[in-house]
Amino acid sequence: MSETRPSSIRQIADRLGVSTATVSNALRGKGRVSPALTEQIRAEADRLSYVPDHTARALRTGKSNTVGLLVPNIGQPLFPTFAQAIERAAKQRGLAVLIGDSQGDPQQQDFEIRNMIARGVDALIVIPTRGTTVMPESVAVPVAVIDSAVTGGNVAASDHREGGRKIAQHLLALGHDKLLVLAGPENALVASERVGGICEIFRSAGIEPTLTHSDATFEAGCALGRELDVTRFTACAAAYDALAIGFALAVRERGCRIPADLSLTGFDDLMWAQIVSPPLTTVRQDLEAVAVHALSFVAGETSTSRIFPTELVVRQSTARPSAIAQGDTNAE
Amino acid sequence: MSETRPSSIRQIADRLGVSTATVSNALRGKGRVSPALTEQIRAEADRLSYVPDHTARALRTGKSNTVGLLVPNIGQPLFPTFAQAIERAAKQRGLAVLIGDSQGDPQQQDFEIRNMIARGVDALIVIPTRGTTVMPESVAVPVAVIDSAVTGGNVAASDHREGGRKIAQHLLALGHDKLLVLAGPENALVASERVGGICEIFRSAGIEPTLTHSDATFEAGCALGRELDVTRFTACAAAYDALAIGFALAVRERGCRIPADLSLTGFDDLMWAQIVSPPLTTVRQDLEAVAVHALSFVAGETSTSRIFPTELVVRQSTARPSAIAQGDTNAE
DNA sequence: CTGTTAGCGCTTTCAA
DNA sequence: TTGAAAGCGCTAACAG
Repeated sequence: MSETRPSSIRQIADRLGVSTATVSNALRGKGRVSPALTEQIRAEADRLSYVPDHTARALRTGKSNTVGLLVPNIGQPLFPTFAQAIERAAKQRGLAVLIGDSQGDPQQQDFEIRNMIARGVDALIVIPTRGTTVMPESVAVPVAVIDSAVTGGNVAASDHREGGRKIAQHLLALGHDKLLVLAGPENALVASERVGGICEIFRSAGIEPTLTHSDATFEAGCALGRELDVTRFTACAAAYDALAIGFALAVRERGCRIPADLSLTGFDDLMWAQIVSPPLTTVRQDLEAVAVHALSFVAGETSTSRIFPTELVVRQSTARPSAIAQGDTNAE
Repeated sequence: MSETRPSSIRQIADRLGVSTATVSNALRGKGRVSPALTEQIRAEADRLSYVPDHTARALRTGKSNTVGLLVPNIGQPLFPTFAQAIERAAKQRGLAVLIGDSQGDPQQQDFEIRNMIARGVDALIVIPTRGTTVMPESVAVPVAVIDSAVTGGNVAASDHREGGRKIAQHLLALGHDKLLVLAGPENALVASERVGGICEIFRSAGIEPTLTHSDATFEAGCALGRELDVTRFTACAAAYDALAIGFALAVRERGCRIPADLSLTGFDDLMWAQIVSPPLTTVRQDLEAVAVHALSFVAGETSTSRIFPTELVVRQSTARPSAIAQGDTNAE
C-alpha cells in the first residue's frame, strides 16, 4: 500500500536547491563536490531511499552491467552448475546475468543472441549448441565462446582431450584391453575431444577401442545398455556421466556387475556420479576457473584463450578386470 | 571486424525523409501510417537490420519486458528445473528472465530484490529463502511468491500437505506402522507442510511418527543414515529426495536393505530419484503449472492464489514390511 | 567547486 | 496520415 514511486536524482536536486549534475557527481564520487554538500546529498538520497535507475543510466552510458549467458539446454544437469559458476563470477564484478536457453536449436540460438543484444547486454557468454559455431566478429558485443580447444573462437574451456587421456591411462593401468566407448553425438566437439583423448592413449598401447554414437542423455545410455553385447569388453568409457549412468542401470538389469564384470567411467562429475551405485569414476572440470576466465575476457582484461586442466576422480566403478569375468565365470 | 554500430529509428527516418514518430508508428503498427509508407519503412528497417533499442524503449515506457526470478539456492537440484519452467512460461510472453540467487541468505535476498527492481524488472518471482517472508506491498513491482499454501502472500505453490498425505496413505496401505520422518529444516514451511500431511494421516491411524530435523541436503541425509537406529522403524519418509537419497546410501552401508528392511520415500521427483537403486517412491510437483500461474499473476491476468495438486510416483523403494524384518531377523 | 546544457533512442501527445 | 516537440532519468562536456 506504500506509494513507492521511485525517487529520482531530480527530486534530490530540487529539495536541496542544487543541480542534478551535482547530485549525480556527489553520489558517484565523480566530479569534485565539497564534502559538506556531498554529505547532505547522501543524507537526502537515503532519506528518499533513492535507487539509481539502471535503465536510464544504461541508455546514457551505453553500459548495462549485464551479461547474457546462453546455454544449449538448461535441462542437462551440467549447465545449471555452470550457470551458477558464471553467476558467482559475474556478481563479483557487479554484473547481472540474463540467461537464455537455445534448447538445442541453432535458430533459437541465433534468435537469443540477437535478443540479448537488443536487451543491451554488455557481453555474451555462449556455450554453443551442438554443431554450431558462433562468429564473435558477427556480434556487436564481446563474446566468450565456451566449448572446446578445437572450437573456432573458443575463449575458455576445459581440456577435454586431456581428460580423455586421463581416463584411458587409468583404465590401461588397471589392465583393461577391450574397450567400449560411448562416444556421444557425432557432431559434438566436446565429446569428440574426450573420445579422441581416450582413443589416442589406447591406440598407442596397440588397442583399438570400439565406438558407439548416441545422444548425450541418460535415456540414450539406457538404450545402449540394453542393446549392446557387453561381454566382449572389459571396460566402457562414456563421454558423459548421464550416458554412463543410464548405461550402468541398463546393463545391471541384464546381470552385468560393475566393476566386477565391466569397469565403467563417465565425464563431468555430476552430483549423480557420487550417488549411483557403484559411485562413478569420472573427470571433473574446473567450471569456476572457466567462468572466471570467460568473464575476464569479456571484460577486456585478457584477450587470450585458455584451456583448463581437468581432474580424474577415481571411485568404485573401475577395477582390474577380474579373472572371473575373463575366464571361469559361472554366475547364475 | 564489422562496423556494427546499431542503427536507430532516426537513421531510418532521415534516409526516408520522414519523422521518427512515423517510423516508430509504422514499425509497431500503432498510429495510422499509410500502407505504402509502412512498407517502405519496413524495407529500410531491415536493410539496415534495425533492432529496436530495448533500453531506450524501457526508459520511455517504463516497461522492460523482463522478470526477475529469485531462487534460494540454484545449487539445489530442484531450482534449475523450476527456473527452466519459468523460462519457458516467460518466453511465451516475450519476457526475458533475470535470475538471482539468494544463496540461502535473507540479506542477500533483500539485496537481490532491490537490485532487480533497480535494473528495471517489470515483476518479480520469488521463492523465499527459508525463514523469510516477502511482503509484496513493500516492493514496487508485482511479486509472485512461490512457496507453500501457508506462506504469507503466496501466489502459486504445490499442495505439499496433500503430497505428504499421499505418501502417508501409500505407506499405511502397505502396512507400515513404525515411521521415521526426515523432516528437513524446522523453519522451512514447505517441509513442515509435507511433514504435516504425513503426520496427519498416520495420527488418524493411531500411529505417532518419529521426527528428526536437519538440513535439506544430500549430505545431511548421509549423516542421519549413519547415526539413526533404523531397526526401530518399518519405513522412513523424507521431506526431500536429496535427504532420502543420502539416507539410503548411508543406511545401505550399514547393511540395511531397502525396501526389504525399510521402505523409503522422498519428495520432489528429482532426476536422481529414478537412478538411485532402488528407484525412489516420491511425490512430483507440477512445476510447469506453478510457473504458468505465477507469470499469469504478475501479468495481472489473475489475482487469485492457486495451489496445485501433486502426484505420487510409486517406485521400488517402498514395499510391505517383510515378516523377516519384523521378527526373525538374524542378519549380522 | 557547482551549474547549465545537451542529449542517449525511443514513444507519445498534440498539431498540422 | 504525418510531423514537431517533449521528455523518461541519467551522465558528460563545458562554463561559470
